[in-house]
Amino acid sequence: MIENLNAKNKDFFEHVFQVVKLIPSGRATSYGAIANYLGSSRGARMVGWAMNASHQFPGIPAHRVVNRNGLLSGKMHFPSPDSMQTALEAEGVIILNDQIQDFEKIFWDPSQELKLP
DNA sequence: CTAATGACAAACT
DNA sequence: CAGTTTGCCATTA
Repeated sequence: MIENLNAKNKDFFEHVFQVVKLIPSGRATSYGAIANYLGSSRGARMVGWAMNASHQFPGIPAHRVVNRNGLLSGKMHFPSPDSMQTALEAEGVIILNDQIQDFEKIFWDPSQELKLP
């Protein structure tokens, strides 16, 4: 249980959730991209950890977050392993062999789309 | 307090 | 070019 969420940790979580929630339908982003947007280029694992915690937060489309290869690395962590792929396909994302096709096409970079004015 | 793990990524061999 | 290893940051044992 994430009960010891200190303000410092929560901040990271909220940033991740904010970005993930802003991902448009039919698009996907990578852990590294989010981490980079948060300033932690090597914090991709923390993003993944945040995703693991996102299960207790509603409105977190974690199925739109995949690894840099477009592979549904976290599908196994969903309620149903196929839930992630199904959700993405429902949004028009083509998935083959648990991997997003044309990932660079649907890739949604927060640092590029949410770039500061 | 030290060691090991992880929904990753980049560097090295 | 492909496979292996290290690094990052935080959590858990």
